[in-house]
Amino acid sequence: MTQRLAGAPSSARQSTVRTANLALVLRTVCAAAGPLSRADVAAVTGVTRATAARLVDELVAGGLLDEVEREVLPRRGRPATPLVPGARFAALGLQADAGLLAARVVDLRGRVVAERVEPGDFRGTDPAATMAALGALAADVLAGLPADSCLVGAGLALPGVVDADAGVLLRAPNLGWSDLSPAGLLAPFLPAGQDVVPGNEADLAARTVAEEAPGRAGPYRDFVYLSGQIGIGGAVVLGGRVTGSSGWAGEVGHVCVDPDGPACSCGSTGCLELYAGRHALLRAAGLPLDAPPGDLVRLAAAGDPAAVAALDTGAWALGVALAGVVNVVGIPTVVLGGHLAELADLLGPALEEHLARRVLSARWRRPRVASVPGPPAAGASGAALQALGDVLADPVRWLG
Amino acid sequence: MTQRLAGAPSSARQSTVRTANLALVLRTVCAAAGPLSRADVAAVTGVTRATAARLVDELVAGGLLDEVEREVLPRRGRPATPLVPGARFAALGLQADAGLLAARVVDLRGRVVAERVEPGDFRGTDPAATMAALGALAADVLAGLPADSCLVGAGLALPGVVDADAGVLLRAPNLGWSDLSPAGLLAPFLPAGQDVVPGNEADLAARTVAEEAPGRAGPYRDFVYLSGQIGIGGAVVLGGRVTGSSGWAGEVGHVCVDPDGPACSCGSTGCLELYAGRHALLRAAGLPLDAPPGDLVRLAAAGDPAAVAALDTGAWALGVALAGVVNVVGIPTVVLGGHLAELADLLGPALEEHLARRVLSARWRRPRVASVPGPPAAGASGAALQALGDVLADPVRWLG
DNA sequence: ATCTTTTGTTCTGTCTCGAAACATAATGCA
DNA sequence: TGCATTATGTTTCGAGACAGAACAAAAGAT
Repeated sequence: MTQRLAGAPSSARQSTVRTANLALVLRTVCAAAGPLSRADVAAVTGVTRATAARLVDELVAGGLLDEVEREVLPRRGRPATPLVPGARFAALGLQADAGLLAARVVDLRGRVVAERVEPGDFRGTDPAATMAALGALAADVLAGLPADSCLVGAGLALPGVVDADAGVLLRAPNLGWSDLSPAGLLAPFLPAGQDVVPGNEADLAARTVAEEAPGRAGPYRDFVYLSGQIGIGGAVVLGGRVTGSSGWAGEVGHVCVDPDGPACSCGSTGCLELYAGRHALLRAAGLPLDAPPGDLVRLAAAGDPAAVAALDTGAWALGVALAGVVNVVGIPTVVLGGHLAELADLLGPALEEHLARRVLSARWRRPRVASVPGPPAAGASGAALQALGDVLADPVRWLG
Repeated sequence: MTQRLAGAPSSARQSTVRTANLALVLRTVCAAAGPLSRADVAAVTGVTRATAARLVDELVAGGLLDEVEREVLPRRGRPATPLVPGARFAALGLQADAGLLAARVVDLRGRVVAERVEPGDFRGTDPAATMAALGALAADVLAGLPADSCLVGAGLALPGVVDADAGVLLRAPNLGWSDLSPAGLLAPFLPAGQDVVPGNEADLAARTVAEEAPGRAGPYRDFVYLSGQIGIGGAVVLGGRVTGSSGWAGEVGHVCVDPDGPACSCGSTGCLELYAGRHALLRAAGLPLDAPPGDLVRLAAAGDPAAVAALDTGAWALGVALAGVVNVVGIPTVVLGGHLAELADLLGPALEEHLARRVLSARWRRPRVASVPGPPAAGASGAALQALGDVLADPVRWLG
């Protein structure tokens, strides 16, 4: 007979109303720039003050909201009780990259509670050993947390193709890792039963641009993000949400820029990374491969011909690849992150011109290139934001 | 002070529960392959039979569901009352393309109630005159509808960049039209006050693949769609929903395949359309530009060297462009529509090999190429489906 | 000292669903 | 024919959640 489908949307009941409104109130407080009162919450969400107060009380009791001391703000009327997201709830974000390991704890207010970032060269390292090193960092930042903290989740940003549902890193070219399940390797260093959700580094870094704190919108909501690490990862963000087939997407670095170009280690030819990847740019500019991006900026600013040519080629390649992306997804805003952000002043104008020429809709919506410096290891922050997003999506789970 | 935001999600109340459950019941019946009883609805949605009956009664009273005669199905127990989507509700889908005009009325059951498709060559025609001709077709199909029909909306599929929110066609290269507001030109032929929502032809055609009837899932739910008309349009479908910046996306035909390639009328160089567009294929095969696609198939099957070479080049170009798309959005299924569907048997295998070589995640999820023949003027069906989707999303609007 | 203003709380009424009992209409079998 | 069985559909009652309005509280303004 007809059966209840697993993925089918379930029916609404009275408790659904409460669940939805609790989430709405929590998101509202998180989205606000400053503290809100119960009356503010009522005004913003549209519920009555009575209902807002009930919902807020429940969230305060569960620690998801905190009542803070009121500023001395001389105004008529009964003074309001300021509400902010609960500081007890925090998430662990990890990142393993070719150039660094990072562990960072972010709380529901978006503050970095603790972090450790260790530079290094992890290309071709033994995954188990490197995960153990990362686990040690994680244990270290977790040890420093207050006793009443509640760790809501943990995520791991990885520079490669990830099957997020299965929790497997399929392939990270620049680390040289394949078919790896990081959760098991990290488990000994984490609280018992704590799962670690892997995700693509670019997807997670893009999240930090779309969301400057849990539930609070960032400067851009619709954009194509480019994450310049050693490779080039990408993400498409629509309405503040990273779209794509979770973890399988975003390999902008391997979009073909010139089918007659040189062979890439991925098996294809003329990939974007071969023109605009960190190593490609440094090599073309005649710099050592471990030079910091600032060196390239200085050389180009000084008019060094090789450096200028390297950036010209990079902008051209980015233009060809991104024009394709913009033509397909229709989002005219490109945000550069990672080392590309540091080159944005030099790359941006030329890149915008290439895009204007190659994007069909450019006459009506001229493509723009922006840059967001971002913290080192933005992927770690994004992984924490992702876990905290689960709390915002369903706060009831955390009230019991 | 803090204000109620326009786009903010509003709070839930009791009526929200009813609204959501009415929509759920309607979608459930629409999604089912055959008629459902009230008890079936209860079982599938998870509400009790009492609630299901209440909701169904309301939808039946409003005409959104129809109770039909029961088949003679010998079973124990009280016989069920079969429910199907209401036949009264229908939407108008229009399409204007370089090669045809089409008007089609589709009802909530997904049946084509009436249609007229007129082939012709509309390249470079006067938009007002062509819209008038299309309006006449629309008036014709609408005139034949039953008196109790309720027209829930109208859409227009156009082969170009559309600003759906503003209702404007910005640019349709193959029609030679720019900056056109079709709603005003069509208004004289339609019921007073009937709006016409324009949309990108490929987006709407893709919808017919994702949704074989209003609310009923089609054979694929996550795929990259290619619509081969004279140009090549595309759409990315994720979870059954067309993603992208409504109407601005999907210009796969102008993804760059070879930056050193010939100049395209769009201002870029080496666009996919110059290798795999209908005219490009026919020209390369030595056929006249108005030859039906079948001619190319026959020539190639007969081993004609020019035809074989044309298809090889086309498959190669599609491979380069689609590999980029798949690398970025991570969806390994490509569905060919339009004239490309007719060439699928010849293009598919080579295209799959190109994709396997150029897609980074191919080792784990090998890209597949499928084809869906689809009706002529699939965009018209998609436009109607889009309007009917509004009914499914908020049936309460149609109950009053 | 009292009025005004804003915030937060309490109380009642309404809406919708769940649960369970009940009614209905068919088949199966004696 | 008549009764048990079975599945569908309906009625009734109770519970949960919010809206609306009145009320209480805590400040500044006059």
